[in-house]
Amino acid sequence: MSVRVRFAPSPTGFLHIGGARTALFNWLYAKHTGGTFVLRIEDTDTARNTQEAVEIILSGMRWLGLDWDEGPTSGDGKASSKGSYGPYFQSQRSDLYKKRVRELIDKGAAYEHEGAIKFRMQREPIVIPDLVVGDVRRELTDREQLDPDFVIFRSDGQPVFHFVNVVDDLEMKITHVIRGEDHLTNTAKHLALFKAFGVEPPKYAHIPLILNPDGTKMSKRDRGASLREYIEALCLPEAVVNYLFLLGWSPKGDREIVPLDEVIKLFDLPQILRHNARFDVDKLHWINSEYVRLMSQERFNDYSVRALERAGISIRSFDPSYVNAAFSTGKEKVKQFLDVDVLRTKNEKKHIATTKVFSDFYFLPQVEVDAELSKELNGTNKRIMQAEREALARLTTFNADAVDAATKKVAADLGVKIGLVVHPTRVACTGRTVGPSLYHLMEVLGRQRVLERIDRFIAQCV
RNA sequence: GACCCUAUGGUCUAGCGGUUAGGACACUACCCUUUCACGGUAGUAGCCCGGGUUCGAUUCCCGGUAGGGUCGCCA
Repeated sequence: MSVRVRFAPSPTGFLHIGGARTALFNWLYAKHTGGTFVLRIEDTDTARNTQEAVEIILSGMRWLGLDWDEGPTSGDGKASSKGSYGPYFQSQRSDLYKKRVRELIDKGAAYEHEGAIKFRMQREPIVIPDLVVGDVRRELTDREQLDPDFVIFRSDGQPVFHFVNVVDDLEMKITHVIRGEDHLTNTAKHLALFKAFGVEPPKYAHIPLILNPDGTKMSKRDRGASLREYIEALCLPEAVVNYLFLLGWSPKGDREIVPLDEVIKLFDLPQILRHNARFDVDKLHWINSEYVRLMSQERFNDYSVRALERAGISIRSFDPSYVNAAFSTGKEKVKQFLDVDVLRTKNEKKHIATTKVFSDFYFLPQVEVDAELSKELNGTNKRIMQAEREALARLTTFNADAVDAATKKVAADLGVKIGLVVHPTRVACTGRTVGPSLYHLMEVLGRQRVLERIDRFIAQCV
């Protein structure tokens, strides 16, 4: 029988990073086995359901590149969906649930209690066979000893999660349930439900959770808990995917950056780790930078433009070849496109290499030299910078090699270390002490801009 | 309170009775470079604790501890 897996999120208005990984693992398993990946919207809690909330899930999945074989095609429940086991919105399956609860009542497996319908849960321990954890023998908790039965239909006529989840997995012929470990102990209820329906349950694989860097549970309010934050931070989706599959699973062989098609071949359920993992933004930076280096210059430019626009810098008035040359000088160095809160490292002193740092000065009419920086770079710099300026002005060809040679000659003629020329020149041109290769950056800026900026710098020197 | 899962450097992990416990991120030096980054070299740092089993435990078993999860007319 062919594998059918599903991702069944509740439309709460955001997609949890852990949920994204659950979706990814389901998707990987479907691809690995040549099975079917179903997307089902668990929107029984009608109070907080909106089309927008569903749309957030769908767009997040698309951003990650996790296509589904069956499920909704838009957040609009009335729009068409793909697959023959629909509808894929639980809010549209109420007739089915009513029929199924009737079945249980008729069998004597469920009964009415204070307006609600309760399931007659077995009183003995249940063994939960799990593909990741192994067989788990679940004893009743003290509260369950008192009353093991649980509500499957609320008194307001709405079915509850445990019930709809099981009915849908059953009706949609799901063969493998891959979900967060937070559902592990509740699986006893689900198993009992399947048994009551007289149906063979699916196989279960409970995957570990993603924790905050400090090891606490990553809840909705925590920084970095929502996939949307990484999307808006202009992280590369392939980097996020790569980071995510490395959490709780390993391709072995001391490899970290692995193409997805290879991950699909290697991925399987039994090798999934059993312990929770903490989210480490530094590792994400590194993986992102690896993919930045792999991406095409064209796509890099596109991301860079978006990042600069976010900083209020427009490249619209610049020549495309200038823009391309400018961004090219940062391609190998940029780690992230934006320096935003969600990407901030624990190490406050350290800054991450962003597009802004490596390219904003190309598109600003002039750069502001930080007061602290000019304080450090005053005094003798004036004389050195005047010499550098004259040398640059004399060049017949203004390119990186020529600038390189000229600058070295200036240092030699003045009898100073090259750094004394280079540092202030960089600050004059970019306003910073870090950035792309100086000579290349100057070539791209062009003689006119360079001389203007040096003049302005000299004027500021005491 | 009860029940369940888990435990290799700061973090992610490889390991599956005998290893100098491997890799990556981060960190620290040094090299390269005009700086940052990249690259290269070196380094700091680990099997939670206590009992067993065994000739021998990071690896198997038990207990403890710690972390996480669950016990809802939330999902």
